[in-house]
Amino acid sequence: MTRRVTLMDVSKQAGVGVATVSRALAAEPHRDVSPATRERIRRIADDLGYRPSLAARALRTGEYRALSVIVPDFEWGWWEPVVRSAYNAAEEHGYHLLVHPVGERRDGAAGTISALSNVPTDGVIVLGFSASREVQNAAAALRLPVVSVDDTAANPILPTVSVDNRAGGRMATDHLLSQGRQRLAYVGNTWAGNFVDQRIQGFRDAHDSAGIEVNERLILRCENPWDDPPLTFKELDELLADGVRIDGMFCEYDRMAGPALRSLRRAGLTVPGDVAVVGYDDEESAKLTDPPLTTIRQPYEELGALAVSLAIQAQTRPLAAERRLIVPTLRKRQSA
Amino acid sequence: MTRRVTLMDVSKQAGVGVATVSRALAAEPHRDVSPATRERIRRIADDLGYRPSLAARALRTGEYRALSVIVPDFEWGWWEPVVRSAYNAAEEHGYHLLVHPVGERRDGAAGTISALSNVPTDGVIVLGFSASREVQNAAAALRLPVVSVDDTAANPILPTVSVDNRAGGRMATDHLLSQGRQRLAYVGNTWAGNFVDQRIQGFRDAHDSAGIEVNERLILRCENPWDDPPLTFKELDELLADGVRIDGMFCEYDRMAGPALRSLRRAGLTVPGDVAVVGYDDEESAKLTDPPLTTIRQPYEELGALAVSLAIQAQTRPLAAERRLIVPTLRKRQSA
DNA sequence: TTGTATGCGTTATCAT
DNA sequence: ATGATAACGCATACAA
Repeated sequence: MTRRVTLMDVSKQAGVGVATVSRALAAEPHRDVSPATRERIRRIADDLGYRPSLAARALRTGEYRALSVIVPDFEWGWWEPVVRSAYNAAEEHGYHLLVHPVGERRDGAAGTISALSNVPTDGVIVLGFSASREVQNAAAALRLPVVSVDDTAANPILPTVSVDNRAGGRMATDHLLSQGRQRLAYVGNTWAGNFVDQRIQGFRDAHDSAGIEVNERLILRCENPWDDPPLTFKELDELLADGVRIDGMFCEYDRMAGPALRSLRRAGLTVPGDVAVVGYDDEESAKLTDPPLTTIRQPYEELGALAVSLAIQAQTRPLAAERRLIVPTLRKRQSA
Repeated sequence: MTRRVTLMDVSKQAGVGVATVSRALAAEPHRDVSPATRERIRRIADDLGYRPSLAARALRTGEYRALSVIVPDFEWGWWEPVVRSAYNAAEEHGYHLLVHPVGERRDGAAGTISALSNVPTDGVIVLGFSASREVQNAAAALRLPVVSVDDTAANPILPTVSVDNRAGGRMATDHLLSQGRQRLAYVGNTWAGNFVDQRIQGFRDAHDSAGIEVNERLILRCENPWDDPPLTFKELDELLADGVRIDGMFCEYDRMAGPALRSLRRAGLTVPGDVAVVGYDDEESAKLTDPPLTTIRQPYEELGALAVSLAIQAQTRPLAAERRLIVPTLRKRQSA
């Protein structure tokens, strides 16, 4: 293990002072260094295999030029495309992105943020958690600015980037109605929560605009333990067994579509022939259903990019605790 | 923005030297500090909201106590459970784990490693790439030790942790044969590669042991563009259309099971009644097929934990470029 | 345009 | 058991 190559080594080799080397090696050409020496020194540094010490640099400048993103630890990585776009956006700004899954820790996102005291980072982006007071406090304790993404709280206490779930719900429903479907079921989970309410609201909005009455009986809230999806939803099975006719279905999120499609198939209904089905999320499972699922695609890319942009802004000035809404899009496949 | 609290601040407040404070605040009780002062100083540091400067510490000690894991950037996160277990393992060793997806960069894993020159890290774990010479070089340039996981190269040039694919293939096939199934199809991709060969080899091993001849015509290599899985595999459709009878099927990996199950269903075959199906990986899609897929579960947890352990060992002494094999397990569901 | 010198906050060495 | 101090490698203010 040889000693590391430092600025001093390069300066000796080049016969100049360390300051000159530092300036010559700066990312953007320093105004106080001639192009000639800049080139010469960079060449020498390269030959010597010089690598700047991040520790020394950070100690000196007080910033790491890195952002941390806290992701939920489900095996299912809906958040992956968000991280990817955040990654690219960070890179464009000359920042690095560190990804921190929330483990089994009982203290969740807040605990994960607290653990960042041992991580060289300048800011935090929290994905998919209700931005509780705890998250805010944990970040404040570390003097790190926070931005949340897909924060489901009604009134954000942090700067946050969200999806317009109401618009999404409406979009999905409009798509069904525009095909002449009239008897639409809403297949949701028993969860309560803002984002659910908004998707349902969008479902109602679309009906209102079309002048069609919502049949309340067709709004299902099904038991669906997250960790072990059931083969079918008994609520839907019962509805179909009762002879209630439907010709369209909006699944609250893609993963409900698998069981729901099974129910339809077992009831002898074809998709999209008898029943058109639209999901929500456009995650991987949407490609795997039979038939592949028409769904509302979350604006993953925009979410990540905007979050990074905000987090970087927060480096210099405090950000308002506002919610920024992004409208999703329809991804058409074969189910509707 | 107030100035940060340093050791000096704490030392002044406590009326002791900075060295004493440093010792008192060390993770494990320092032998050269009385429990009394240790307690007193820790309390004061806490009151003042002292946070150690990672930069200063790293500059002084020369280590960040962090490992980087390079993950493939497929939306599908098969690697997620590996990362999770690596995360926990790292934490137990007092290390942090940084996750770096390989973006759209054309230079792949090696390029991502090169980008680590701006990341405070002590070692690299590479997931799911053939550990090419480029990876090795990129890491060497940064003076970072590398461990690879699931490296499919025939002869590893790095310390690597792998799954025993031959044992897995055999395990899957044994499960089918033990149910009295005799005419087994192997449904694989057109990819070549070590891991594929080994799964097929396991398939053959099991047949040999059972004294059953492998019908070469039943070994299918299907076109399957990764980005857009087909509804069915035409190779399988043709086989079934030709009236070839099968009663069991081993899918090279879980994601092939969706299309394969569709083919069977369309041919009027039931699963597992007429045909028992076993997959490989136990990733999320295995729970979503109809019926849920019996499959070979990759030892995700062991892979991550062992990789971290090796990477930490590599901090102190160079590791041999050996392959460590882990045997997978059978995860029984409804398809076989 | 370039060089010298200082300080960032910590840990380790050496005295006491 | 504790204190003073050097050193880690860099960026910058200031001097030349």
